Amino acid sequence: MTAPFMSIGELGRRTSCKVQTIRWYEQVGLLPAPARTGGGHRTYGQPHLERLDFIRHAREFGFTLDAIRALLTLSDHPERSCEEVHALASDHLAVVEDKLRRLETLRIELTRMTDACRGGLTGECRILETLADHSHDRCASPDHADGMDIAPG
Amino acid sequence: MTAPFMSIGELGRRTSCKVQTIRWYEQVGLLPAPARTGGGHRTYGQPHLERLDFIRHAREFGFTLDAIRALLTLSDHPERSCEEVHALASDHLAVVEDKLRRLETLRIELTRMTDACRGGLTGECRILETLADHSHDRCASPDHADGMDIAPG
DNA sequence: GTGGGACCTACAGCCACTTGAGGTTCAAGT
DNA sequence: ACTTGAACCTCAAGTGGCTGTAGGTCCCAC
Repeated sequence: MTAPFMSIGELGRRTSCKVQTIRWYEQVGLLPAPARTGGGHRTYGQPHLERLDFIRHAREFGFTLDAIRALLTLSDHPERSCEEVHALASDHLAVVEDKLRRLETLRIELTRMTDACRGGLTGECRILETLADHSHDRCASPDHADGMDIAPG
Repeated sequence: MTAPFMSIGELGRRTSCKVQTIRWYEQVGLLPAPARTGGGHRTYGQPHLERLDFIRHAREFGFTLDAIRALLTLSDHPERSCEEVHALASDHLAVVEDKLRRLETLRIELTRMTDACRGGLTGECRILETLADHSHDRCASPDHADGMDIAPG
């Protein structure tokens, strides 16, 4: 079924993860350093595959690497309460919901702005007017959003 | 009304922009280098204030600095067609709408995941199971989101 | 003249990678 | 045995949009 020893390239293919990213996960301590061939090439086994699958899936859910580190530690201790896991997940959900709210506000404002523009010259462009607007009157909320990075493709 | 010469600190106060950020905008060519006092301190006038206001407002709308650079160039030529301005804005709107869709998918999946967890031990935690899930069956879409940064606070 | 806040430059750090340079190893084919 | 050339290796720098720090200088009120 599964080869007991994989090259980094094959591991990458199986997990849809770039080779450089795998090396980087190793560097930051998410993935344990694997055995090497005589020539220095990394060789991976099933546990590495599973761990990397976990990491990639968690990244798709938008968890930060710090959160994933914590989740991996927790999953290494099956006898503990899963309270902390639940807390990590619901904290992350709250972050996502907050970003959604900010983005939705942004979408509304952007739509209003672009809809106001009916062509013509930049000198009388409503978009530029809105952006230059000193009074900020047309802007509903002052704070829209900040760090919005969610997950890798 | 407005002082003809402002220190960087005063400009920052009037635009709700940190002093370091102003210096950084100068460094990357968004704000023209201002005059200096004999001792080397920057002194700003009304045009700088307006330009920085434009930048900050555009950042609140989530435009990238590259897009803002383009918008500023366009607004420096009031006789041009505002077609390009409209294109920049609607491109950005499309990006925001795309991010919204991805985030909404993410929210649904995260909610489903956290709802599935009913406490207990990590060894039988549904959240960890979902993340470790080799088959990825429970995951509706494979690509959720990537760079999601929107605007500064 | 003195105190201290505001200013200056230059550089490191953040996140999660990505890209590039320059060199080595491996496996397949001859 | 030898030759390709793809895959691998390490190390360093770049991405975006700032933020923070260190170590020094300037300005203004007292």
